[in-house]
Amino acid sequence: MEYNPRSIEKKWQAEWRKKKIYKVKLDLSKPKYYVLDMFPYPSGAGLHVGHPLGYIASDIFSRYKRLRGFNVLHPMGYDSFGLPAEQYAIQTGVHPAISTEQNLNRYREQLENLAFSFDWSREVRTSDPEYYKWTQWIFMKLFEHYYDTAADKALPISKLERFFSKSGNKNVRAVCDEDTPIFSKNDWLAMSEKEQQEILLKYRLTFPGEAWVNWCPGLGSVLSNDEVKDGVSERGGHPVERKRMKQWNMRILAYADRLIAGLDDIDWPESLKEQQKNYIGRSVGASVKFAVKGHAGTQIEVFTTRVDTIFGATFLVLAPENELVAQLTTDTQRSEVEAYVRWAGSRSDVERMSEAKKISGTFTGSYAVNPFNNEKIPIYIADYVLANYGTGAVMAVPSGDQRDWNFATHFGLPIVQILDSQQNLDVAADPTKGGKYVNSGFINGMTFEEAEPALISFLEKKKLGRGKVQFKLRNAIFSRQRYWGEPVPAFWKDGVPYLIPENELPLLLPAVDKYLPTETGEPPLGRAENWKYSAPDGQKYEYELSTMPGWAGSSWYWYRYMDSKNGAAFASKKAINYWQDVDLYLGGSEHATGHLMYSRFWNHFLFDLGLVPKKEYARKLINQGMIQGRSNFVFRAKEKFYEEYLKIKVLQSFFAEMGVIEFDLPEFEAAVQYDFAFASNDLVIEVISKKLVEKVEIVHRAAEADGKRLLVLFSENLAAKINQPEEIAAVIRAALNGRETYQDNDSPESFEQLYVSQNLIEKYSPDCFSKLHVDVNIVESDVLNLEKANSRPMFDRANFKLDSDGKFTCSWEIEKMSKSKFNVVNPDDVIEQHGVDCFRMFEMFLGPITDAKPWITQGITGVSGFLRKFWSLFFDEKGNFLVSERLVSEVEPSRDELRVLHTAIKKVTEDIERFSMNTCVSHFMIAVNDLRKINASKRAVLEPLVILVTPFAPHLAEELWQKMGNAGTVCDAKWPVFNEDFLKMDIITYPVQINGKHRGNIEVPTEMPAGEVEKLVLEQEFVQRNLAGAAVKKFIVVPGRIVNIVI
RNA sequence: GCCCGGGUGGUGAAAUGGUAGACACGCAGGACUUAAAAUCCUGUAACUAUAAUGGUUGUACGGGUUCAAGUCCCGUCCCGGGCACCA
Repeated sequence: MEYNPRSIEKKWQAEWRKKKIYKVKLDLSKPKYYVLDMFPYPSGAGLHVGHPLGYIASDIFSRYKRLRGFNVLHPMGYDSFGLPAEQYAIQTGVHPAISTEQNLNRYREQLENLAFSFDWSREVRTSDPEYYKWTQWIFMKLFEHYYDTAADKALPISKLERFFSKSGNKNVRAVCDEDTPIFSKNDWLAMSEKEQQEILLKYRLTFPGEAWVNWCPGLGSVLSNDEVKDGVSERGGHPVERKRMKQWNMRILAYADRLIAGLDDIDWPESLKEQQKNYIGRSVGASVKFAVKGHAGTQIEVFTTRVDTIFGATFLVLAPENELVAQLTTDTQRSEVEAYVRWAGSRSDVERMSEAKKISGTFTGSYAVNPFNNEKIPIYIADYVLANYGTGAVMAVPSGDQRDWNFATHFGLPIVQILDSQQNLDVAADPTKGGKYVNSGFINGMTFEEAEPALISFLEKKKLGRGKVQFKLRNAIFSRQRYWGEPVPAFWKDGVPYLIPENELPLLLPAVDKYLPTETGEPPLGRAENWKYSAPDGQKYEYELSTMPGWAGSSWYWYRYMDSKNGAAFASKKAINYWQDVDLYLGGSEHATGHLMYSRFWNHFLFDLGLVPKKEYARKLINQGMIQGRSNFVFRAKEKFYEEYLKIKVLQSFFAEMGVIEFDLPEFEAAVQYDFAFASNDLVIEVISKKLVEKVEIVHRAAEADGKRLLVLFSENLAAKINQPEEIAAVIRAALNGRETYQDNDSPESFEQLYVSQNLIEKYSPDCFSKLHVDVNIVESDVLNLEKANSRPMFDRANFKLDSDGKFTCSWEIEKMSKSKFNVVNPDDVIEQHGVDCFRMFEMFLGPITDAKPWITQGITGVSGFLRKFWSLFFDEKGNFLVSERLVSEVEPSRDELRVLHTAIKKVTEDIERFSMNTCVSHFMIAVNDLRKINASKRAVLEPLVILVTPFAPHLAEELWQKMGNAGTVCDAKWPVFNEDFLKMDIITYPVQINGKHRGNIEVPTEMPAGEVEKLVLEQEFVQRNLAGAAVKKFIVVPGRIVNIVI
């Protein structure tokens, strides 16, 4: 009988659905295991080939754990609130719920086809009111709590109120806004309700407040830091500016230390932990207050990690946005300062970044006083000081800090040596802390260890400062001025927010006529008719008009899967107590500082409230690598630049005009979005780093030799570079006139360019390129040092060949691969041709799941062939099923057969446990090859093997399982037990080394003692020959391993 | 610049300090076939030698530890990722 994967797969998928075999129940008799995949945003493009990689690995693990007797929770759902659906709604008027539903159904279909063992009855959707009810509920809990630093946990606000009315806030140890006033019991009692509420907002874990935000006019909304990349929005690529706005905030800073400490308890990739630590950016130092000459009562507070260098502080620098700037500017400096502030404010983040090394700033005219030596030091403003870190002001120590040194050198400010170990202050700053202090008042002669505490206690005594811990992390902005998100369950009364009653949840998203801001600039919810809270007192109050950000719904969803239908709680206590936490979490590393930080934060909070049992919700996390498209000549588009819809269209027409590729838009979009590669008969290559510049030129030469055109796209920060077609045209003209092609210097800008060959320029008008908004350069062929380039490994990898006459050509494989229009291989085609089981195994076989890898289906025949061989083990040449009760089941398997089986059991079990799915597939192949050689067809060998392969190829396994006459599904079979005895060999082959060099092998009985092995080895002819009479200094036998003779 | 992770055949990759390159792709040769596809068999790190259980070199580069190093240590180069004026 022939192996026909598609018919088997369809049959079993229907059967499994019918029997609901993936339905999970709370079963106290079994140990639990929770495998979670990061749920997808259901985009219009559907699942791409990269998604399944993680899902397959987690599915294999889930099925494996199930076979090992665990009660496995392996759910799936959708992060279904989000911008694309809303943008689509703006364009088409279709309600986001409708388009989302459509996308979601498509996802469901694709996911089901891949035979994942998800329990769909537990599916969650963040945009479902029954779900976001609980997102809103958690929001309310955050509003109702503050962070108590004494208890080191969140406590109810009511407790704080009681405290205030008893003794004011002087002795309260709680996390609050910096500007919180100190008040007494009587002050508190004398406050109006509004005033009291305003005070409480300074403590609540979520609160509206003024903050510097990333405002994106293109999207009409604020964005979090991780939604902004290189000064433009991650989605859409619109420019983003800094703006001070009133926004809801999450006081994540209260948890900063715990978020760092918690990392020690979880098995997450080191690089990801490192990223989170960096993002939180904890630094320990001191804050120091400087008095200002002529401004009694005004103090400038600075934060420094090097208070020991304070005697070397020769000036202060404020951020241009610092509130004190206006006050401190003297009349003579006013026009200059104002001009500078205006200039600094007008610069986009992109500009700031690209000109980061340029020194700029101006003197305010005022002077501060160094509290340690009472010296008068000038106060400058400069944009190298950030407004939103620390206090937006620094004490500048040019001898110890390179940035201060640069500034001092530029403006001719003094540089004072403060440590006797410091060197070459004329050349650069020396930030080391060795040696003893000089020119440093009372710390002269001390070391760093002695000086620092002395200085801090001095500051504390004089009330001029204190030790302080500062974070890079900001409180998270929690509002978006958008429609398609969770409404904030709060209303405004007398200028302060109040929560709606809990029993009115969910606060449903109201209908609106358009998904755009109102004419007065309010968020879309401002369009909803009669959208007001009706208070018990008969009054109506405005609801909050902004909605929650994308990360709200994903910050707790793993609990909902535990008990997804619960109407009385986000999940029942019983369910949470049983499932506890996520044992294994799989997802992309791109969520390192977004979702994975916020969700940890919310989990710590829920833990404080006693609602969940673990501080950290995911014990082990694995980042699956991205699957990329690849070919040797590729055009690999970068999301950042091309994602924007319009630009895609421009590119489309651009390519069409050039006749490079014919394609339709959805395919192109999908390719671009997922970093797929495609190649054409023309040569297109992306340049991503400086080193590849050489390669480009090699390709260029090769291309010219072949009479082909070369197009190279540089894709970083392209959009912002040149916007005017005239400018582009000018650049092209300049290039044509023989301008230098590229500068191999440190300037990053030199890579953000489009390189095109001369004949391409000649063929197509410069306007054609101007649509791309990039620099254009002509590649000169003779710049290249061929020999040097040839020696580079990256050159070898690219498969370029150097002819004997010194001409470069492309190797044949490249041409062959370019036959198809795209290198994008649709997974559906693969499945249609080879089956789901093959697709699953092949994706695993590509390499370690954590590695990023290109999607090349060339090797799939290996896996496909393996499955057929596996299948054929069960049949004879005539197609009769061999493994049945009647035929061979009673025959005892041979030692060889058992050895093959148990080797496989051992290897596969070990490798699944360490997530080495690629080597599992190898072990299966070895086992099947070996069994074929010995014509094995005994039930006692093949049946356990079917169970082993079940997590990888469930359909195949189920079919064979049934054919063998088993009742029930193979998914509930028992994982075979490894027995060491079957691996024992009577004879063992020792490799024999002489001085570490392998000289031959010797077969000896396994049980032979080392002494006898030695004797036997020395008798061997090849040993004697190699010893050549030399005396044996040492004889090493590593039992079961190796023999080494030292002479 | 700083912090992580890497560098092994033509390719994807294996390798608790113990015969480097398992497994697979590709390629070459062969069998079957009118032919092709499919399938099966053999070979496949490089150089060298073919009478061998042949010899030499080889895991980015240079050193070191060890009986033994892809693996551990020190230094260098390169690639990838993250952060990037964080005081």
